Amino acid sequence: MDTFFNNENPLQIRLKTKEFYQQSTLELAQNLLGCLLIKETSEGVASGYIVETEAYMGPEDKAAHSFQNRRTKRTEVMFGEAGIAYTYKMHTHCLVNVVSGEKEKPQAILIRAVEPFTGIPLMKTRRQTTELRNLTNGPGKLTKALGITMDDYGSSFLSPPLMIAEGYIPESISVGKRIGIENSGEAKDYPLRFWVKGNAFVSRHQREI
DNA sequence: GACCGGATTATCT
DNA sequence: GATAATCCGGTCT
Repeated sequence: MDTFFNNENPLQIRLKTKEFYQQSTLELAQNLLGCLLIKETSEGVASGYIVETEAYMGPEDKAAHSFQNRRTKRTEVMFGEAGIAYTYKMHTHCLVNVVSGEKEKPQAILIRAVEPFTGIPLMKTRRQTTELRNLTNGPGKLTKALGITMDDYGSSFLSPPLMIAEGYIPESISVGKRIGIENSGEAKDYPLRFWVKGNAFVSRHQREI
């Protein structure tokens, strides 16, 4: 058991170990649901339960940055070991993925939404809103709320400042198409989006498949 | 629904 | 060096 301090409140957590990240990308995308995503900064600690993920399957997945093994400075960490953070910028926003798959298999899981847990006042300040539901219900929103930036590129989730810990086991998981990849041919219909059924912090409502 | 900001990259010239 | 495209969010209609 590790202890991290969020101002006055000690946060007791059990970090996920290296072995957790070595399961298949499809399993990991579902097993990340309910886990706690934590970020420590000089401003304090903020954390939330992961409630929505998307799997990006690498060379064969036209929607993935690593499609056809495209290997650049940006995609490089995806070719490394599982359990590392792949952050990238899209327009004005930073998005965070969990690298998965074996070495040289550039797969990753996008964290699309979390449910706020600790550090909620800090998240409200960062997001400039007091509406709880609007703090972390999208991939760009949660990085801003938790303070995840391009500085976290290549950082391991096994140790501070960016961590994933045990949370809860979701009662039921829903499956659907991924979001925002309309120009990715047949890949746009792959059932690679997973969310905690009925959770209010999921980014968009969508039919299950 | 549409528009646009604006970082980053790939693909041109 | 220019341009188009992008795993998005805020704002408008």
